[in-house]
Amino acid sequence: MTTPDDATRTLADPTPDAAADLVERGIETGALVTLFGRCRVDYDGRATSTLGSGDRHVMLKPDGAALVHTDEGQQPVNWQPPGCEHSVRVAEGDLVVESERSTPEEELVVTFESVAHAAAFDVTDASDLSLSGTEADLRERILDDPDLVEPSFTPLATERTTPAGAVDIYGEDDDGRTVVVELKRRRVGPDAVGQLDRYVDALARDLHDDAELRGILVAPSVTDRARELLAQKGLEFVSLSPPEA
Amino acid sequence: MTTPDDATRTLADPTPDAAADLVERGIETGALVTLFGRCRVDYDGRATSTLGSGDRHVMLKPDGAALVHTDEGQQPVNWQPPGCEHSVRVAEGDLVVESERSTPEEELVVTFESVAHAAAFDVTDASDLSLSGTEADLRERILDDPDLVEPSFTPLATERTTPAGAVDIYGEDDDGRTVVVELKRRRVGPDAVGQLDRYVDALARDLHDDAELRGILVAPSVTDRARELLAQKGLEFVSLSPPEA
DNA sequence: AGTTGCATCTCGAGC
DNA sequence: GCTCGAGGTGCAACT
Repeated sequence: MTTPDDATRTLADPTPDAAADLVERGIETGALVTLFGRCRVDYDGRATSTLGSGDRHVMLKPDGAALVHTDEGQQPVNWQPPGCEHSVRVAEGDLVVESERSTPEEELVVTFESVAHAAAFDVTDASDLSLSGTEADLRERILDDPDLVEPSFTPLATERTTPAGAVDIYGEDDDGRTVVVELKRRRVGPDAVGQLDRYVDALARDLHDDAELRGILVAPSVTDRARELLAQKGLEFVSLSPPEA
Repeated sequence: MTTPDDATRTLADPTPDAAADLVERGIETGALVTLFGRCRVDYDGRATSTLGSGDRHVMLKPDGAALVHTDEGQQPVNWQPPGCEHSVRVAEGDLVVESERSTPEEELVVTFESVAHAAAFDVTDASDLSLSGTEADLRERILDDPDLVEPSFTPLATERTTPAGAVDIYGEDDDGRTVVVELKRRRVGPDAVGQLDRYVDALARDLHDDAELRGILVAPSVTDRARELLAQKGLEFVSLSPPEA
């Protein structure tokens, strides 16, 4: 049985040894561990980074993820992805937290000069996020009412594979011409045009049917440059957004 | 003057009112505020999401960022970017934390059934991250020793603008032919080929000099599909990684 | 404020 | 495990 005191363990201004004990136990018991204090951070792996002394918030997740947050930005200043092994030790009087993995080999080391706060939380979370307004929702909107692309458009397949990748919607128009539709949930730039162009090009080679092939980019809007590229490549644009709800 | 007690304020199993006071004061004083407890999360803005009851860690940063973390994943399950206005209130006995912004209009609401922990940390962090192994480092490596691309390659400009965007390195080869170099710090797929192709294409139109134009993708490696696309487009590949240090 | 492309992108799906 | 593309991508640089 878990009482509130068991579920959450916290320490204010702990000694390095006391903090290490809490973190160690937290890692072992699958808790979500947080630390706040003055620290340095070193990372080596896909890239290499160093960060001098400053106050940061460190989170160690039971799935192996590690996050180091400063007072600014949505993104952690340093991190380690899920699947890592966390460990903690005291070295030369400093609390040292490490998180490492292989494939690729990479390691994160946080060295605390001082720890202002340490906590371990037992987490129970069975809920899944329900998200709407995605590209998948836009696809459903079109499959429900293909005329939104153009009158008499007929979807034949989704995620149809081509030598260049999977086409969002593959179908044909009123005149029986093959249509490749690329969907984007938001305003698009040149990259999306390049993507559609790759698919159309690949399918043209596959079908030996270049003249009868159309490519349509469906998105809320396009940038100027994207519009120019569409024109250059002979591709089309239809303005459509994901459903509100 | 700031004592350790001033710098860090924490509450265990606080009442909603006590937690609200701490959060309110933390927001006002520019502290980094964290909460842990059972909550629901609702977001509406660029998309829409709901998340049922579960134990999560919430961080409110003084720059206006908000993060909601579950026990899994490197990414927050919900968030709000920097620049938002945080607010807190007690409604029907629940602690409710809100974070909102305009342009685009979006709002995050976290409703706590129970709060296990609340904390406010005063943050001092003057250090900047030093990162190496980036695309910029790869570019420097080539500018230092252009022969790494090919013997007698001569860089003429970086970030040269074309109608399709900026070229990483623009130069010429031994025979005076124009060379467009696209850099990637890691293994690349079809998207990078499309990008290089766009630049070469745009520059060809600009220079009216199609035959003498070469495109070289410089990266550690390429996927099979990317290699096929390179061949189709008449583009080249040179294997090179960012420097180790 | 809008555009463009990088990122230790992360994440999920498919293979 | 790798590949590929979406993402409420975030983020900086530039216009």
